[in-house]
Amino acid sequence: MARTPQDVTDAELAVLQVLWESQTATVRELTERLYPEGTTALNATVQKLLERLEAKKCVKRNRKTWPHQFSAAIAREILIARQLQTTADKLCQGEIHPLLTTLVKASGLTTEDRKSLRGLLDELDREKK
Amino acid sequence: MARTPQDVTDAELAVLQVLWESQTATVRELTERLYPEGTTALNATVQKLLERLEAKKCVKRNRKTWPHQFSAAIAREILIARQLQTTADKLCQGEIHPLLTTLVKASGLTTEDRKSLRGLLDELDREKK
DNA sequence: TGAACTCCAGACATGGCGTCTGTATCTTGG
DNA sequence: CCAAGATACAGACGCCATGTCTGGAGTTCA
Repeated sequence: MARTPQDVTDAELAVLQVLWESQTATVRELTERLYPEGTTALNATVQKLLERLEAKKCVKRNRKTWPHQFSAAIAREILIARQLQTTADKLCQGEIHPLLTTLVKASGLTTEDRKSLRGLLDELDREKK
Repeated sequence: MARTPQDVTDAELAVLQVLWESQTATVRELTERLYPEGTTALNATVQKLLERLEAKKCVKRNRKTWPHQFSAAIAREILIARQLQTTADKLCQGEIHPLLTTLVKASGLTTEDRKSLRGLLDELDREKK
């Protein structure tokens, strides 16, 4: 039972979080944001994380500018969806439905939440007919 | 950015999967099921996994019988819920709603699925009023 | 009592992942 | 055009989670 590497690791995710709200940033900016007290060695760390994220197609790098500008290449929603699918694969043989029912039952949905969910369902009904 | 240990590990989960469908089993039975080709050394591996699962309160062990009988102490739904919460924490600051909308949108829900979901919502409405 | 099985404590090994070092490359002020 | 400072990049290191294994003690039954 070999261990399976993670999709996006914790440190990588932290970088992405900043990029999602900053649109674009340099290594220095990211480092200062993520490690306010850190030494300059952390710059290389962030650089490496960005490099790995780029390889995973999660960030885009603009090499025309100096220093390079980085931005997210994947939406938070996509990551969420991917993560949910992973959970489904591990726990429900890929079935999505059990996740839904679990979420609806277990989480304290407010009346508002339920209303908006219904709206979403109505929308789907209309689309797919 | 320290790495965070996992809730239930892949190998541990594999053990749980078997227990969920077998109700109860011995180490030997589990080993044969999980590693059909394996050597007897794997018995110790499974034993260790069970030991860790027991510490995490995910399996119960009956020490009165010989050999010990193991059974799941946590429902699959609970694990799903926990996993979903973890995802929410990492990607949505703990918010559940985004997960729901993502699931509803991204997954190919059939008309049937949508109907049963509505039923579930109705039920909740009645309960909580 | 002895053979066969099980339990258990501890050690080991692999590899993921966060971090760091050293060097090449680029940019800018003088 | 040169020196100085910043950035990029390749490679390596080290910790620890996790799957696996070893050795010996405990248990059952003929």
